[in-house]
Amino acid sequence: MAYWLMKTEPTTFGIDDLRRRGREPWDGVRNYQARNMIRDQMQVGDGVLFYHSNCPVPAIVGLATIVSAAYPDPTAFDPTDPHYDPGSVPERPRWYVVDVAYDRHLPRPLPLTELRGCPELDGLTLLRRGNRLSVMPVQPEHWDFLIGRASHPVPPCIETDTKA
DNA sequence: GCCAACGTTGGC
DNA sequence: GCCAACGTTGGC
Repeated sequence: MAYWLMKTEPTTFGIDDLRRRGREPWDGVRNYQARNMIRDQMQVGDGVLFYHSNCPVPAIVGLATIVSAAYPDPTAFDPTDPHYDPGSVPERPRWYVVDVAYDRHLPRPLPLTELRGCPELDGLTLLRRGNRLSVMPVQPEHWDFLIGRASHPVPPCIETDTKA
């Protein structure tokens, strides 16, 4: 049982789209590091933090669950698909997907700016400078902390606390 | 729209 | 196998 964070642009496919559809293949990933995590490490039942990027308030907005083992990404085989890759053939697939199911929205979104102020999240890949992976691992302690924090309607202000 | 960071490509 | 050029990501 592991935890992950997945990035998505809400204008393309956001948490509300996932809720509407219930379940969705996480396709179009074209990065080898991300591919390796999808293909080699993700397991049914793993937890997913759903993150909105490239939008007015980048934030972790909800939870999802991995509901399939990895299988070849069908969009890589489709010449009409924007993610088509002629180098990936069914006999020797290059790219993989897992299916992801909607779990729930967080009680409140956790904006990136807020997360940067939390020393408890030291080491979280999302907060590392220049990180561009669309899929990344999350440590269980970070998962627990994030879920706990999202249940506080008014976040404790780290900077004020330390100054006070 | 700017720009830093990173991955990929391709010449050598 | 090195590395400069280029493209993409994504916060701001």
